Amino acid sequence: MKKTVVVFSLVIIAVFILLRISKYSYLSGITSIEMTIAVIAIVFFFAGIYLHKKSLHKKQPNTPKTPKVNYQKIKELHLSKREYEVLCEMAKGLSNREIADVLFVSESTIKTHISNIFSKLDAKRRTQAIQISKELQILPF
Amino acid sequence: MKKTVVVFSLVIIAVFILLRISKYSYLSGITSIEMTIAVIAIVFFFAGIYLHKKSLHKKQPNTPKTPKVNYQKIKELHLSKREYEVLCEMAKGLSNREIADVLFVSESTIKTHISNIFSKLDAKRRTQAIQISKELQILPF
DNA sequence: ATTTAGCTCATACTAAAGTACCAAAATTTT
DNA sequence: AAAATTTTGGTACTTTAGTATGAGCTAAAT
Repeated sequence: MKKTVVVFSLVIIAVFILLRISKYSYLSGITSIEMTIAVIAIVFFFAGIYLHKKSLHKKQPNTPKTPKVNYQKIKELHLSKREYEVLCEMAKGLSNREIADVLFVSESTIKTHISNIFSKLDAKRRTQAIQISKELQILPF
Repeated sequence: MKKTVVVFSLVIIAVFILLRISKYSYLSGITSIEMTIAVIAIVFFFAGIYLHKKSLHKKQPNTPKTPKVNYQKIKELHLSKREYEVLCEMAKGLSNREIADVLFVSESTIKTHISNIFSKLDAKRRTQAIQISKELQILPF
């Protein structure tokens, strides 16, 4: 924020200086107007680049990692809403008992869901299912 | 590359048009020179922003994902070389039997390694160990 | 030379995961 | 309303994972 103010101040000062140069050169001759305009154009061109660069340096740390979930893939795999929930909890490292507790269902239900997930993801183990999900960009982390 | 050429062409055309306007306004009055300069400044300012934005959109896909391994953390956790190998294979989704095969040791050895890994990572399950390793940025993927 | 740390492997056991098959509600779609 | 899908849950079983303990071997550090 402070740097932006400084840059804007410098730009404004540059404008005044260039306006003075333009008036001065206007008195000395007509042909120097094009030169003045060119100088102003170049200065503001790089000012635009500089300011945009600065604004990006501030936005990048705000969004360090934004993993996007490929919802299309989830549909293609015919993963139901509940199955996807179970998959996410599984990927967090929870056991069947823990998943059952956070989703308020029995452990048997979780086992059924996970078996279905495995067949749909073509996985044999939960660790493999997690790896496959990662590659398919299905998980939100 | 093609878009950059187009943009530069448009900018050059804009320069000629503005130079003509400046000459025209120069004939009509002295005060309009400041206006002309202001317009040129604004145009080139945004041109700079636009071009910089475009150049960034080309640089971003060059560096899609570069997961860096935090070797310092591995040392801090006192994970041995072999234990780290086992951890990586585990994170790939392999079973104990499969890890034993790729590392040419017995399944008992893998079980021992994994038990040690769990105590060092403070994990109770392999899925949890994978999640913790991910957060600690220990895994190379 | 002795200790230390790391790698190996085994046995015996418990716990958890996973499979197979079934079936009843609940929900959504047609 | 009927059909299809999803969600739920159970039993019985097999397999894999994980724990505990002990022990031999090697290489590096003290």
